[in-house]
Amino acid sequence: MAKEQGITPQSQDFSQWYIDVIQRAELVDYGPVRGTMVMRPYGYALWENLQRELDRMIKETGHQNAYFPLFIPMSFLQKEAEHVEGFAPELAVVTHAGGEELEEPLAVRPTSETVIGYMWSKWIGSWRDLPLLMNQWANVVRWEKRPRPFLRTTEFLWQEGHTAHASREEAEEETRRMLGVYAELARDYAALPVWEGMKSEKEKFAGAVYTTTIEAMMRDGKALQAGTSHFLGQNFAKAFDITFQDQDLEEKYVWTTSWGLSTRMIGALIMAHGDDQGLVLPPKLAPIQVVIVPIYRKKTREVVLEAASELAREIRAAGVRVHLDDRDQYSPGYKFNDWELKGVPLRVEIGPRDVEAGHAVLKSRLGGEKEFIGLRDLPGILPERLEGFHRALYERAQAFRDERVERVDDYDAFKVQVERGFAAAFHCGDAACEKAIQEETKATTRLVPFDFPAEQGVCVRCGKPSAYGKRVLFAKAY
RNA sequence: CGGGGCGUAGCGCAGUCCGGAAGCGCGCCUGCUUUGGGGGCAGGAUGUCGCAGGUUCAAAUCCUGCCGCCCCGACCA
Repeated sequence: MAKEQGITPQSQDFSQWYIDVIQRAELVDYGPVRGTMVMRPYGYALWENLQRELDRMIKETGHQNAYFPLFIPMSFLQKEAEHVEGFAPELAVVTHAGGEELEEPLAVRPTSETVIGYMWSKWIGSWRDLPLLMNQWANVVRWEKRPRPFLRTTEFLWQEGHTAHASREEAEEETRRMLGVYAELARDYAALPVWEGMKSEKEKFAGAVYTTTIEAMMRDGKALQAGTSHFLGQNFAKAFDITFQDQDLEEKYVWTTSWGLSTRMIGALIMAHGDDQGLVLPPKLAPIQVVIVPIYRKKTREVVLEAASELAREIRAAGVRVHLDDRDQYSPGYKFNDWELKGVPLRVEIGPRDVEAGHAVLKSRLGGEKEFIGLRDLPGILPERLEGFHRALYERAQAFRDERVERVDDYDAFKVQVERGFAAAFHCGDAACEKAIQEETKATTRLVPFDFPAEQGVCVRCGKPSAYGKRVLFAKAY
């Protein structure tokens, strides 16, 4: 009864639950340098699945992958005033290399707008070169004060899309299109309902005209920004002199966008779906969708393992990621707990009695009764069961989210609400007022949702007229 | 960067106050037994007590300095 292996319950300490679960499930371990993490094979497989789907979606929307260098001359970052101001405090800078001090220090990229802008100024000359639609999968480094695995690591993996367009309208459409791709990824693959909307001036990307975001709710009621898409206007075009000659013979600056989604998304789905037993992984991203736990004694070992192997082959042939846990040294009970901790959506148990009867036991990570399913039918029904699992997971997350969003018009009610979830309130749009709200309540504006209805009102804190023509979502955020 | 905590076996920790043989649980290895919700018994392996210096007959323990990590906060496209 080695029950001390248990993880901290969410209700007791959500933060500790998160740390426990990601380590015990072998997703990650801490690296030797502060704020770094090692993605272990199970965690990396999750990222690879997410990456595969997103990469496909990015290509389907017309973008091509490329790769730009890790090192960026310091002077590049200084060319866009707002950009350098935003990123300077968190830069890692190389001052020595090849045994010598460098003439010009090199920044390890915190994001690649600058180096891409530099290259594009060379590549873009004509309106025929536009739109230029690129993406890169890369690691970036941001020396944040307070790292947390997946949510804010010193080095992280992401994709960053960068596009250049001949017109403002086209660039704005692109900004919005890619945010939609992120929302789709969250919804259809991570089973994560998200709000899409606009960041406030205070929360936008350093160097952007405006930033759009998808925002998700974690099981402690806090918000997590799961992906962002920025309309950069001509800010970087002007800083890096990215111009083209248009059909009207005029020399013009391009309009650019950038958009990114990182390993933070993994943190989001862990904190949105997990429970006190451990992870609950969305089937479309789960490294293992179905685990088979064979149950046998010495005398029945061979016959059970043979039937289980055959079953695994057939399930694999049905296009399902299946794993047969044939580890001899662990009891079935241990394995049940182990795979629940690791968030595998469906479990199949097969023992001597089942082999005899020609069926197996099916159990969902979301609970419910054990079912007996004929061995011949099982491979065929698993894909639809996984679909059903996805839907149930999404609906559960949505129900949780809906229950924790309230419209509030009173500052006292506001303070209460942001302790348990999101507050939909009016705001004056003034950055100083926004800052005061953060200091007084720890909550920040998360976004102005696109799909909130037009509505007039006064700022929940200062009483001045609303700046957005609709309500804004406030929450405490990771 | 401010506040707090911790560095002792792979992991979690006790031992430090009051100096005197380096321990416990889990894990790991071997064997037997068990296996339908984290089995049992027996045997076994594993240490730069964060680092450096000092005091002492003797230091995980006392003194000085340094380093690292974690948590809370400020910060965080």
